[in-house]
Amino acid sequence: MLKTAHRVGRDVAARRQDRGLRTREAILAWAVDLASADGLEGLTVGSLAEQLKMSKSGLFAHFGSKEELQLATVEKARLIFIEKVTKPAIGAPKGMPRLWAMVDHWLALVEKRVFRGGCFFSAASFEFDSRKGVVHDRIAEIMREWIEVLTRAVNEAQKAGHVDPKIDASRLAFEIHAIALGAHWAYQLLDDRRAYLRARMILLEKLRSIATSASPRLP
Amino acid sequence: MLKTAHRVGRDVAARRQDRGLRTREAILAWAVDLASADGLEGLTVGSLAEQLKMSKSGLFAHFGSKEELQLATVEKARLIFIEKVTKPAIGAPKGMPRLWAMVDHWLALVEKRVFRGGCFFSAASFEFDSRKGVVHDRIAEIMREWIEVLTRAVNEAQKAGHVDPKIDASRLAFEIHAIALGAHWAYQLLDDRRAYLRARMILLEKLRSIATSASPRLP
DNA sequence: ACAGAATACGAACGTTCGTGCTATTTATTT
DNA sequence: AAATAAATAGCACGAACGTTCGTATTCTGT
Repeated sequence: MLKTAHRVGRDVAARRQDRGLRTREAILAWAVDLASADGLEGLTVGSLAEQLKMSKSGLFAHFGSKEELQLATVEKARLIFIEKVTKPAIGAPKGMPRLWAMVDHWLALVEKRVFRGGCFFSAASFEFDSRKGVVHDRIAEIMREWIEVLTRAVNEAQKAGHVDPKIDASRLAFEIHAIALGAHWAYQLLDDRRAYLRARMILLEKLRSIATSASPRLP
Repeated sequence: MLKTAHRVGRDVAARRQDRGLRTREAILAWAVDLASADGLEGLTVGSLAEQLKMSKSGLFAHFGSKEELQLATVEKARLIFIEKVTKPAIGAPKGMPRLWAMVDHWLALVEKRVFRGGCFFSAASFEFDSRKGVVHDRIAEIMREWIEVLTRAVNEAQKAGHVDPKIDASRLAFEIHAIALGAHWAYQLLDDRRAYLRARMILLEKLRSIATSASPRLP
Protein backbone atom coordinates (compact mmCIF):
# COMPACT_ATOMS: atom_id res chain seq x y z
CA MET A 1 0.00 0.00 0.00
CA LEU A 2 2.68 2.41 1.02
CA LYS A 3 4.96 1.14 -1.68
CA THR A 4 2.38 2.17 -4.23
CA ALA A 5 2.26 5.63 -2.77
CA HIS A 6 6.03 5.90 -3.03
CA ARG A 7 6.07 4.85 -6.62
CA VAL A 8 3.34 7.25 -7.51
CA GLY A 9 5.25 10.00 -5.75
CA ARG A 10 8.51 9.18 -7.47
CA ASP A 11 6.89 8.85 -10.84
CA VAL A 12 5.16 12.15 -10.44
CA ALA A 13 8.41 13.79 -9.43
CA ALA A 14 10.28 12.19 -12.30
CA ARG A 15 7.88 13.43 -14.95
CA ARG A 16 8.17 17.04 -13.84
CA GLN A 17 9.98 19.68 -15.77
CA ASP A 18 11.34 23.14 -15.19
CA ARG A 19 8.45 24.95 -13.65
CA GLY A 20 7.38 21.99 -11.57
CA LEU A 21 10.89 21.40 -10.34
CA ARG A 22 11.30 25.00 -9.31
CA THR A 23 8.17 25.03 -7.19
CA ARG A 24 9.19 21.67 -5.81
CA GLU A 25 12.48 23.16 -4.75
CA ALA A 26 10.73 26.15 -3.21
CA ILE A 27 8.47 23.81 -1.28
CA LEU A 28 11.38 21.75 -0.01
CA ALA A 29 13.45 24.74 1.00
CA TRP A 30 10.56 25.87 3.15
CA ALA A 31 9.84 22.34 4.33
CA VAL A 32 13.35 21.87 5.65
CA ASP A 33 13.04 25.05 7.66
CA LEU A 34 9.66 24.11 9.01
CA ALA A 35 10.64 20.54 9.83
CA SER A 36 13.76 21.65 11.66
CA ALA A 37 11.50 23.50 14.08
CA ASP A 38 8.28 21.49 14.20
CA GLY A 39 9.65 18.07 13.33
CA LEU A 40 9.04 15.91 10.29
CA GLU A 41 5.64 14.92 11.71
CA GLY A 42 4.74 18.51 12.46
CA LEU A 43 5.44 19.20 8.82
CA THR A 44 1.83 19.07 7.64
CA VAL A 45 0.60 19.49 4.10
CA GLY A 46 -1.93 22.06 5.21
CA SER A 47 0.40 24.41 7.04
CA LEU A 48 3.03 24.07 4.35
CA ALA A 49 0.53 24.95 1.61
CA GLU A 50 -0.84 27.88 3.56
CA GLN A 51 2.57 29.38 4.24
CA LEU A 52 3.54 29.01 0.59
CA LYS A 53 0.17 30.29 -0.58
CA MET A 54 -0.58 27.16 -2.52
CA SER A 55 -3.48 24.77 -2.44
CA LYS A 56 -3.05 21.62 -0.42
CA SER A 57 -3.72 19.46 -3.44
CA GLY A 58 -1.40 21.41 -5.70
CA LEU A 59 1.41 21.02 -3.22
CA PHE A 60 0.57 17.44 -2.44
CA ALA A 61 0.71 16.47 -6.12
CA HIS A 62 4.46 17.04 -6.07
CA PHE A 63 5.00 14.17 -3.70
CA GLY A 64 2.06 11.78 -3.76
CA SER A 65 2.28 10.98 -0.06
CA LYS A 66 3.33 12.50 3.19
CA GLU A 67 6.08 9.94 3.58
CA GLU A 68 7.48 10.92 0.20
CA LEU A 69 7.38 14.57 1.26
CA GLN A 70 9.31 13.68 4.41
CA LEU A 71 11.86 11.72 2.44
CA ALA A 72 12.31 14.55 -0.04
CA THR A 73 12.72 16.99 2.83
CA VAL A 74 15.38 14.81 4.43
CA GLU A 75 17.13 14.58 1.09
CA LYS A 76 17.05 18.33 0.67
CA ALA A 77 18.47 18.82 4.15
CA ARG A 78 21.26 16.41 3.30
CA LEU A 79 22.15 18.40 0.20
CA ILE A 80 22.25 21.65 2.17
CA PHE A 81 24.46 19.97 4.75
CA ILE A 82 26.85 18.73 2.09
CA GLU A 83 26.86 22.13 0.42
CA LYS A 84 27.56 24.04 3.61
CA VAL A 85 29.76 21.61 5.51
CA THR A 86 31.28 18.72 3.64
CA LYS A 87 32.14 20.54 0.43
CA PRO A 88 33.79 23.60 1.98
CA ALA A 89 35.74 21.34 4.31
CA ILE A 90 37.13 19.40 1.36
CA GLY A 91 38.54 22.72 0.22
CA ALA A 92 40.92 22.58 3.17
CA PRO A 93 44.11 20.48 2.86
CA LYS A 94 43.93 16.87 3.97
CA GLY A 95 44.79 16.09 7.55
CA MET A 96 44.22 18.21 10.60
CA PRO A 97 43.13 21.34 8.70
CA ARG A 98 40.34 19.46 6.94
CA LEU A 99 39.25 17.75 10.12
CA TRP A 100 38.97 21.07 11.88
CA ALA A 101 37.26 22.67 8.89
CA MET A 102 34.57 20.00 9.13
CA VAL A 103 33.92 20.67 12.78
CA ASP A 104 34.05 24.40 12.24
CA HIS A 105 31.63 24.52 9.33
CA TRP A 106 29.30 22.13 11.04
CA LEU A 107 29.01 24.27 14.14
CA ALA A 108 28.72 27.38 12.01
CA LEU A 109 25.83 25.88 10.07
CA VAL A 110 23.67 25.81 13.16
CA GLU A 111 25.13 28.93 14.71
CA LYS A 112 24.22 30.94 11.63
CA ARG A 113 20.70 29.55 11.87
CA VAL A 114 20.59 28.16 8.35
CA PHE A 115 17.74 26.03 9.66
CA ARG A 116 15.24 27.90 11.77
CA GLY A 117 14.93 25.13 14.32
CA GLY A 118 18.61 24.48 14.87
CA CYS A 119 20.22 21.31 13.60
CA PHE A 120 17.83 19.52 11.26
CA PHE A 121 19.40 16.11 11.67
CA SER A 122 19.69 16.20 15.44
CA ALA A 123 15.98 16.91 15.63
CA ALA A 124 15.13 14.32 13.00
CA SER A 125 17.37 11.75 14.68
CA PHE A 126 15.65 11.97 18.02
CA GLU A 127 12.22 12.21 16.46
CA PHE A 128 12.57 9.03 14.42
CA ASP A 129 14.96 7.02 16.53
CA SER A 130 12.27 4.66 17.78
CA ARG A 131 10.13 4.39 14.67
CA LYS A 132 10.18 1.94 11.85
CA GLY A 133 9.99 2.70 8.17
CA VAL A 134 11.83 4.23 5.27
CA VAL A 135 12.14 7.69 6.82
CA HIS A 136 13.88 6.31 9.88
CA ASP A 137 16.08 4.15 7.70
CA ARG A 138 17.12 7.03 5.50
CA ILE A 139 17.93 9.30 8.43
CA ALA A 140 20.01 6.56 10.05
CA GLU A 141 21.79 5.94 6.75
CA ILE A 142 22.67 9.62 6.35
CA MET A 143 23.93 9.83 9.91
CA ARG A 144 26.09 6.75 9.43
CA GLU A 145 27.43 8.37 6.31
CA TRP A 146 28.29 11.51 8.23
CA ILE A 147 30.03 9.63 11.02
CA GLU A 148 32.00 7.81 8.35
CA VAL A 149 33.03 11.09 6.75
CA LEU A 150 34.25 12.28 10.13
CA THR A 151 36.06 8.99 10.76
CA ARG A 152 37.73 9.15 7.38
CA ALA A 153 38.88 12.69 8.08
CA VAL A 154 40.52 11.46 11.26
CA ASN A 155 42.13 8.57 9.40
CA GLU A 156 43.49 10.90 6.79
CA ALA A 157 44.88 13.15 9.49
CA GLN A 158 46.65 10.14 10.89
CA LYS A 159 48.00 9.14 7.49
CA ALA A 160 49.22 12.70 7.03
CA GLY A 161 51.09 12.35 10.30
CA HIS A 162 49.07 15.08 11.97
CA VAL A 163 47.33 12.90 14.51
CA ASP A 164 48.70 10.28 16.86
CA PRO A 165 48.23 6.96 15.00
CA LYS A 166 47.27 5.19 18.23
CA ILE A 167 44.01 7.14 18.38
CA ASP A 168 40.84 5.16 17.62
CA ALA A 169 39.41 7.14 14.70
CA SER A 170 35.80 6.03 15.04
CA ARG A 171 35.85 6.77 18.73
CA LEU A 172 37.17 10.25 18.13
CA ALA A 173 34.46 10.78 15.53
CA PHE A 174 31.93 9.73 18.15
CA GLU A 175 33.33 12.26 20.61
CA ILE A 176 33.31 15.07 18.09
CA HIS A 177 29.73 14.31 17.15
CA ALA A 178 28.67 14.11 20.77
CA ILE A 179 30.14 17.49 21.65
CA ALA A 180 28.42 19.09 18.68
CA LEU A 181 25.16 17.46 19.70
CA GLY A 182 25.62 18.83 23.20
CA ALA A 183 26.19 22.29 21.80
CA HIS A 184 23.02 22.17 19.70
CA TRP A 185 21.13 21.04 22.74
CA ALA A 186 22.43 23.77 25.03
CA TYR A 187 22.05 26.50 22.43
CA GLN A 188 18.60 25.57 21.25
CA LEU A 189 16.87 24.38 24.40
CA LEU A 190 18.64 26.34 27.11
CA ASP A 191 19.42 29.34 24.96
CA ASP A 192 23.03 29.10 26.04
CA ARG A 193 24.77 31.65 23.79
CA ARG A 194 28.20 30.40 24.72
CA ALA A 195 27.45 26.82 23.77
CA TYR A 196 29.24 26.91 20.44
CA LEU A 197 32.21 28.80 21.80
CA ARG A 198 32.48 26.20 24.49
CA ALA A 199 32.16 23.32 22.03
CA ARG A 200 34.87 24.86 19.88
CA MET A 201 37.18 25.21 22.84
CA ILE A 202 36.58 21.65 23.99
CA LEU A 203 37.18 20.27 20.52
CA LEU A 204 40.22 22.42 19.84
CA GLU A 205 41.72 21.27 23.11
CA LYS A 206 40.91 17.69 22.29
CA LEU A 207 42.47 17.91 18.83
CA ARG A 208 45.54 19.70 20.15
CA SER A 209 46.03 17.00 22.72
CA ILE A 210 46.26 14.33 20.04
CA ALA A 211 48.10 16.37 17.41
CA THR A 212 51.65 15.47 16.53
CA SER A 213 54.39 18.05 16.20
CA ALA A 214 54.07 17.69 12.42
CA SER A 215 50.49 18.95 12.49
CA PRO A 216 49.76 22.44 11.15
CA ARG A 217 48.77 24.83 13.87
CA LEU A 218 45.08 24.89 14.81
CA PRO A 219 43.34 28.30 15.00
CA MET B 1 -7.81 30.62 27.35
CA LEU B 2 -5.02 28.18 27.97
CA LYS B 3 -4.59 29.46 31.48
CA THR B 4 -8.16 28.48 32.20
CA ALA B 5 -7.50 25.01 30.87
CA HIS B 6 -4.53 24.69 33.19
CA ARG B 7 -6.46 25.78 36.19
CA VAL B 8 -9.29 23.46 35.42
CA GLY B 9 -6.82 20.64 35.00
CA ARG B 10 -5.05 21.37 38.25
CA ASP B 11 -8.27 21.76 40.16
CA VAL B 12 -9.58 18.50 38.83
CA ALA B 13 -6.36 16.80 39.77
CA ALA B 14 -6.33 18.37 43.22
CA ARG B 15 -9.81 17.19 44.07
CA ARG B 16 -9.01 13.57 43.31
CA GLN B 17 -8.62 10.91 45.92
CA ASP B 18 -7.17 7.45 46.15
CA ARG B 19 -8.81 5.68 43.27
CA GLY B 20 -8.48 8.63 40.96
CA LEU B 21 -4.86 9.12 41.85
CA ARG B 22 -4.08 5.48 41.20
CA THR B 23 -5.53 5.49 37.70
CA ARG B 24 -3.83 8.81 37.11
CA GLU B 25 -0.53 7.22 38.04
CA ALA B 26 -1.22 4.27 35.78
CA ILE B 27 -1.98 6.62 32.93
CA LEU B 28 1.19 8.61 33.47
CA ALA B 29 3.39 5.55 33.76
CA TRP B 30 2.13 4.47 30.37
CA ALA B 31 2.26 7.99 28.98
CA VAL B 32 5.95 8.37 29.82
CA ASP B 33 6.71 5.18 27.98
CA LEU B 34 4.66 6.18 24.98
CA ALA B 35 6.01 9.72 24.83
CA SER B 36 9.59 8.53 25.02
CA ALA B 37 8.99 6.70 21.76
CA ASP B 38 6.41 8.78 19.90
CA GLY B 39 7.17 12.18 21.39
CA LEU B 40 5.03 14.38 23.60
CA GLU B 41 3.01 15.45 20.56
CA GLY B 42 2.57 11.87 19.41
CA LEU B 43 1.14 11.19 22.83
CA THR B 44 -2.52 11.38 21.82
CA VAL B 45 -5.50 11.07 24.10
CA GLY B 46 -7.07 8.53 21.78
CA SER B 47 -4.17 6.11 21.52
CA LEU B 48 -3.42 6.42 25.21
CA ALA B 49 -7.03 5.63 26.12
CA GLU B 50 -7.18 2.70 23.73
CA GLN B 51 -3.99 1.12 25.05
CA LEU B 52 -5.18 1.50 28.63
CA LYS B 53 -8.68 0.31 27.75
CA MET B 54 -10.27 3.48 28.97
CA SER B 55 -12.61 5.94 27.33
CA LYS B 56 -11.05 9.07 25.87
CA SER B 57 -13.23 11.27 28.04
CA GLY B 58 -12.57 9.32 31.20
CA LEU B 59 -8.86 9.61 30.68
CA PHE B 60 -9.05 13.20 29.56
CA ALA B 61 -10.91 14.22 32.71
CA HIS B 62 -7.79 13.54 34.74
CA PHE B 63 -5.96 16.38 33.05
CA GLY B 64 -8.38 18.83 31.50
CA SER B 65 -6.19 19.59 28.53
CA LYS B 66 -3.55 17.99 26.39
CA GLU B 67 -0.98 20.48 27.61
CA GLU B 68 -1.68 19.52 31.19
CA LEU B 69 -1.28 15.86 30.23
CA GLN B 70 2.08 16.66 28.67
CA LEU B 71 3.18 18.59 31.74
CA ALA B 72 2.12 15.76 34.04
CA THR B 73 3.99 13.29 31.85
CA VAL B 74 7.14 15.39 31.99
CA GLU B 75 6.78 15.60 35.75
CA LYS B 76 6.38 11.85 36.04
CA ALA B 77 9.47 11.31 33.90
CA ARG B 78 11.40 13.66 36.16
CA LEU B 79 10.39 11.67 39.23
CA ILE B 80 11.47 8.42 37.62
CA PHE B 81 14.78 10.02 36.68
CA ILE B 82 15.35 11.21 40.24
CA GLU B 83 14.36 7.84 41.60
CA LYS B 84 16.66 5.89 39.32
CA VAL B 85 19.61 8.25 38.95
CA THR B 86 19.91 11.13 41.38
CA LYS B 87 18.81 9.30 44.52
CA PRO B 88 20.97 6.19 44.10
CA ALA B 89 23.93 8.40 43.23
CA ILE B 90 23.53 10.32 46.47
CA GLY B 91 23.98 6.97 48.18
CA ALA B 92 27.60 7.03 47.03
CA PRO B 93 30.15 9.04 49.05
CA LYS B 94 30.70 12.65 48.04
CA GLY B 95 33.39 13.40 45.54
CA MET B 96 34.55 11.27 42.65
CA PRO B 97 32.52 8.17 43.61
CA ARG B 98 29.28 10.13 43.58
CA LEU B 99 30.14 11.83 40.31
CA TRP B 100 30.79 8.51 38.67
CA ALA B 101 27.67 6.98 40.21
CA MET B 102 25.64 9.71 38.57
CA VAL B 103 27.08 9.03 35.16
CA ASP B 104 26.81 5.31 35.66
CA HIS B 105 23.17 5.26 36.76
CA TRP B 106 22.24 7.68 34.06
CA LEU B 107 23.63 5.54 31.30
CA ALA B 108 22.15 2.44 32.92
CA LEU B 109 18.71 4.04 32.95
CA VAL B 110 18.59 4.13 29.19
CA GLU B 111 20.58 0.96 28.68
CA LYS B 112 18.10 -1.00 30.74
CA ARG B 113 15.32 0.47 28.62
CA VAL B 114 13.34 1.88 31.52
CA PHE B 115 11.71 4.06 28.87
CA ARG B 116 10.74 2.23 25.71
CA GLY B 117 11.96 4.99 23.42
CA GLY B 118 15.36 5.55 24.99
CA CYS B 119 16.08 8.71 26.95
CA PHE B 120 12.83 10.55 27.60
CA PHE B 121 14.45 13.92 28.14
CA SER B 122 16.75 13.81 25.15
CA ALA B 123 13.75 13.18 22.94
CA ALA B 124 11.65 15.82 24.68
CA SER B 125 14.51 18.32 24.54
CA PHE B 126 14.90 18.13 20.80
CA GLU B 127 11.17 17.97 20.22
CA PHE B 128 10.42 21.15 22.15
CA ASP B 129 13.62 23.09 21.70
CA SER B 130 12.11 25.51 19.21
CA ARG B 131 8.61 25.84 20.60
CA LYS B 132 7.15 28.32 23.01
CA GLY B 133 4.96 27.58 25.98
CA VAL B 134 4.87 26.04 29.39
CA VAL B 135 5.91 22.58 28.26
CA HIS B 136 9.08 23.87 26.66
CA ASP B 137 9.77 26.00 29.70
CA ARG B 138 9.36 23.11 32.09
CA ILE B 139 11.59 20.81 30.08
CA ALA B 140 14.28 23.49 29.89
CA GLU B 141 13.98 24.08 33.62
CA ILE B 142 14.41 20.40 34.42
CA MET B 143 17.40 20.13 32.13
CA ARG B 144 19.02 23.16 33.74
CA GLU B 145 18.39 21.53 37.07
CA TRP B 146 20.09 18.35 35.93
CA ILE B 147 23.11 20.17 34.56
CA GLU B 148 23.34 21.96 37.88
CA VAL B 149 23.24 18.68 39.76
CA LEU B 150 26.10 17.44 37.61
CA THR B 151 28.01 20.67 38.09
CA ARG B 152 27.56 20.49 41.84
CA ALA B 153 28.82 16.92 41.85
CA VAL B 154 31.98 18.10 40.11
CA ASN B 155 32.36 20.95 42.56
CA GLU B 156 32.02 18.60 45.49
CA ALA B 157 34.61 16.32 43.98
CA GLN B 158 36.92 19.28 43.80
CA LYS B 159 36.20 20.27 47.39
CA ALA B 160 36.89 16.69 48.42
CA GLY B 161 40.26 16.98 46.72
CA HIS B 162 39.42 14.25 44.20
CA VAL B 163 39.41 16.47 41.14
CA ASP B 164 41.91 19.04 39.94
CA PRO B 165 40.58 22.39 41.27
CA LYS B 166 41.58 24.15 38.07
CA ILE B 167 38.89 22.27 36.13
CA ASP B 168 35.88 24.33 35.03
CA ALA B 169 33.03 22.41 36.66
CA SER B 170 30.22 23.60 34.42
CA ARG B 171 32.27 22.84 31.34
CA LEU B 172 32.97 19.33 32.55
CA ALA B 173 29.27 18.88 33.22
CA PHE B 174 28.62 19.97 29.64
CA GLU B 175 31.08 17.39 28.34
CA ILE B 176 29.61 14.60 30.41
CA HIS B 177 26.13 15.45 29.24
CA ALA B 178 27.24 15.65 25.62
CA ILE B 179 28.88 12.23 25.68
CA ALA B 180 25.77 10.69 27.22
CA LEU B 181 23.64 12.39 24.59
CA GLY B 182 25.91 10.99 21.90
CA ALA B 183 25.53 7.53 23.36
CA HIS B 184 21.73 7.74 23.38
CA TRP B 185 21.85 8.88 19.80
CA ALA B 186 24.12 6.10 18.60
CA TYR B 187 22.34 3.41 20.54
CA GLN B 188 18.84 4.42 19.63
CA LEU B 189 19.14 5.65 16.06
CA LEU B 190 22.07 3.62 14.74
CA ASP B 191 21.44 0.60 16.96
CA ASP B 192 25.07 0.75 18.06
CA ARG B 193 25.21 -1.81 20.86
CA ARG B 194 28.63 -0.67 21.99
CA ALA B 195 27.57 2.95 22.38
CA TYR B 196 27.22 2.86 26.16
CA LEU B 197 30.40 0.86 26.65
CA ARG B 198 32.18 3.46 24.55
CA ALA B 199 30.62 6.36 26.46
CA ARG B 200 31.68 4.76 29.74
CA MET B 201 35.23 4.34 28.52
CA ILE B 202 35.44 7.90 27.26
CA LEU B 203 34.05 9.31 30.48
CA LEU B 204 36.18 7.08 32.71
CA GLU B 205 39.26 8.17 30.83
CA LYS B 206 38.22 11.79 31.08
CA LEU B 207 37.61 11.54 34.83
CA ARG B 208 40.86 9.67 35.40
CA SER B 209 42.75 12.35 33.53
CA ILE B 210 41.53 15.04 35.90
CA ALA B 211 41.56 12.96 39.09
CA THR B 212 44.07 13.79 41.81
CA SER B 213 46.12 11.13 43.56
CA ALA B 214 43.78 11.52 46.53
CA SER B 215 40.80 10.35 44.51
CA PRO B 216 39.38 6.89 45.20
CA ARG B 217 39.97 4.51 42.33
CA LEU B 218 37.41 4.52 39.55
CA PRO B 219 35.98 1.16 38.38
C1' DA C 1 -28.90 1.53 53.34
C1' DC C 2 -28.82 5.91 51.49
C1' DA C 3 -27.04 10.46 50.02
C1' DG C 4 -23.63 12.73 47.86
C1' DA C 5 -19.37 13.01 45.81
C1' DA C 6 -15.87 11.11 42.83
C1' DT C 7 -14.92 8.64 38.76
C1' DA C 8 -15.74 6.79 34.24
C1' DC C 9 -18.34 6.44 29.97
C1' DG C 10 -20.73 7.41 25.22
C1' DA C 11 -21.81 10.36 21.95
C1' DA C 12 -21.04 14.35 19.65
C1' DC C 13 -18.72 18.91 18.58
C1' DG C 14 -15.73 21.54 15.22
C1' DT C 15 -10.99 21.10 13.17
C1' DT C 16 -7.36 19.31 10.91
C1' DC C 17 -5.09 15.44 9.16
C1' DG C 18 -3.63 12.81 4.62
C1' DT C 19 -5.43 11.68 0.30
C1' DG C 20 -8.34 11.15 -3.96
C1' DC C 21 -10.90 12.93 -7.78
C1' DT C 22 -12.11 16.41 -11.45
C1' DA C 23 -11.64 20.77 -13.42
C1' DT C 24 -8.97 24.76 -14.73
C1' DT C 25 -5.08 27.30 -15.63
C1' DT C 26 -0.47 27.64 -17.67
C1' DA C 27 3.27 26.15 -20.71
C1' DT C 28 5.05 23.64 -24.71
C1' DT C 29 4.77 21.69 -29.28
C1' DT C 30 3.20 21.42 -33.71
C1' DA D 1 -3.69 29.05 -33.46
C1' DA D 2 -4.84 24.56 -32.08
C1' DA D 3 -3.55 20.59 -29.67
C1' DT D 4 -1.28 18.48 -26.07
C1' DA D 5 0.86 18.03 -21.80
C1' DA D 6 2.09 19.74 -17.22
C1' DA D 7 0.96 22.21 -13.08
C1' DT D 8 -2.16 23.96 -9.93
C1' DA D 9 -6.73 24.63 -7.77
C1' DG D 10 -11.34 23.15 -5.90
C1' DC D 11 -13.87 20.20 -3.42
C1' DA D 12 -14.96 16.18 -0.80
C1' DC D 13 -13.87 11.94 1.79
C1' DG D 14 -13.08 9.30 6.14
C1' DA D 15 -10.26 9.16 10.10
C1' DA D 16 -8.24 11.13 14.07
C1' DC D 17 -7.44 15.14 16.70
C1' DG D 18 -8.62 17.78 21.38
C1' DT D 19 -12.57 18.95 23.84
C1' DT D 20 -17.39 19.32 25.97
C1' DC D 21 -21.49 17.58 28.08
C1' DG D 22 -24.94 14.80 30.08
C1' DT D 23 -25.36 10.36 32.14
C1' DA D 24 -24.18 6.22 34.35
C1' DT D 25 -21.33 3.82 37.63
C1' DT D 26 -18.61 3.24 41.77
C1' DC D 27 -16.96 4.62 45.97
C1' DT D 28 -17.24 7.05 50.78
C1' DG D 29 -19.18 8.71 54.93
C1' DT D 30 -23.10 8.55 57.69
